[in-house]
Amino acid sequence: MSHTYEYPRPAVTVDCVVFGLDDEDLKVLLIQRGVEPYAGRWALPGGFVRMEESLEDAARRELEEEAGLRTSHLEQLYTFGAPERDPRGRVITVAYFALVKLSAHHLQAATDAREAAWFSVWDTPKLAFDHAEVLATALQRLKGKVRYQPIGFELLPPKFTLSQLQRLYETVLERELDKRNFRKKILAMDLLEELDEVEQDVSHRAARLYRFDHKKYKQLEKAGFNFEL
Amino acid sequence: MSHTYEYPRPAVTVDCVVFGLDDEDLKVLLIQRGVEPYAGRWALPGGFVRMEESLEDAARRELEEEAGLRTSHLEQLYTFGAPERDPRGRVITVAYFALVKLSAHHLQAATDAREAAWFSVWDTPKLAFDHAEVLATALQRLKGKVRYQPIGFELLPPKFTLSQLQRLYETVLERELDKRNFRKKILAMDLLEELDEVEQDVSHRAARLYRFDHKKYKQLEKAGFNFEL
DNA sequence: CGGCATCGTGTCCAGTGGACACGGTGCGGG
DNA sequence: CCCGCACCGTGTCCACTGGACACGATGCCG
Repeated sequence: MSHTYEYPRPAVTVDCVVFGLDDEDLKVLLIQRGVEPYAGRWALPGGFVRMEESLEDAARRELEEEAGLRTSHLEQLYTFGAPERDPRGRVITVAYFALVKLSAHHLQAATDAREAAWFSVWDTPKLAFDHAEVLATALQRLKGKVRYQPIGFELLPPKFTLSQLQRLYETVLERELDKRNFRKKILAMDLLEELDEVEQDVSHRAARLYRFDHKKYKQLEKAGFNFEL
Repeated sequence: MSHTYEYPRPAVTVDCVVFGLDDEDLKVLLIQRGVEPYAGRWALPGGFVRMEESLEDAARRELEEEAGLRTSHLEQLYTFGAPERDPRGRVITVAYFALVKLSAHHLQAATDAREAAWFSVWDTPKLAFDHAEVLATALQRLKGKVRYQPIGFELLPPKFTLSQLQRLYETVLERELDKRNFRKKILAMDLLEELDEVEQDVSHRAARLYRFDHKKYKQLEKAGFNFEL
């Protein structure tokens, strides 16, 4: 079945930059392409937008199909539409930006047999299309956003230690933070619930676990509170 | 001539939210639609993306065609793609956000005879499509961005008084600022060139004129300086 | 020459951000 | 059993910044 239009139309895709946090490293999810163009190259997961689904739905569907994962945090990043960005013709891609708790996701085999894997964001293979640019844009956004919105928690397990949280910020922001100042500030916000539990299976003194209180944050947000690292 | 594709494709448009600053009021540029759907309704200037032009080029072209204006500041805002946002079928629009010096632009008659006019952003007529949502998104972006990037100057004439600048911020941010603190802060950044001129044709003591020093800002920016109101 | 509208300027205080070090605890190895 | 190691958890001080706050100067107009 074919479709005919009076004027030529670009194809529209969505691509997703999915970040996850491994012990001490920020990862991005990539898919190995099976077909031309760029067969064999790694690329961001994505695909064509269907006529009846919203852009965000398309992004979620592609993530589910290509990597079997669901994410709580998904937001639109930027739309890339340079005329020559895809050798097959005019393809405009709406890029999305997602955060997942890496610990909770064992990557499923992609349904279409393409391989999916996590790579350190600081050391990715050469990417297909303009995906390196998309990734760079996403990293920049993450770096900017993490400081004034509490989205970092989406990368951690539900229960975490303050050291884990601090390492997260240090990794994303690419600079070291002072432990005492960091704790003072984050605890002063009163957004963390102190649990009566400590981490397990560590060969040294175990740290206390905390949980991010989403409800309290929503309340404070309404009251004009601004999260700021 | 017609164009045929194996799978259906959405149409892709760009729409522009153009802000200008009138004495004491923030304005947005609207175009009155001449044809269905929404004939007679006001809408954001925009149109279909051509196959050989980038998204940003399309936005600039539409602004030139529909309102005869050029802008220095143009940035991508957000992409709207809800399946039912256009009654003609699936249309995805990439929204752009522009700032112009209102004083320098007398609106040209639009080439296609549609009427163009400036409206107060706080009091627009009912808009076509989901353009009210697009406008709201743009306003939010402007409000957020004006505080940490020196884009407000794009709305003012090249030479301006500190009171004009302060009124700009008060208008955009919708709150009053203290004159002394405002001056202290903005002058401390050392981004304004103090001119040996004062405003003309005022019936009271004339204020000194200043000019924004783009070059100095670029330099400071490279050195890690952050503009912040 | 007086009135009016706006210009232009400085101080003080409270709160915040950032620098900075050490004793405590729990595990593991010898 | 004891020691060492690695990490946990905590408080002070100071410099700077943001925000509150008022009045004399200037220039036009009537």
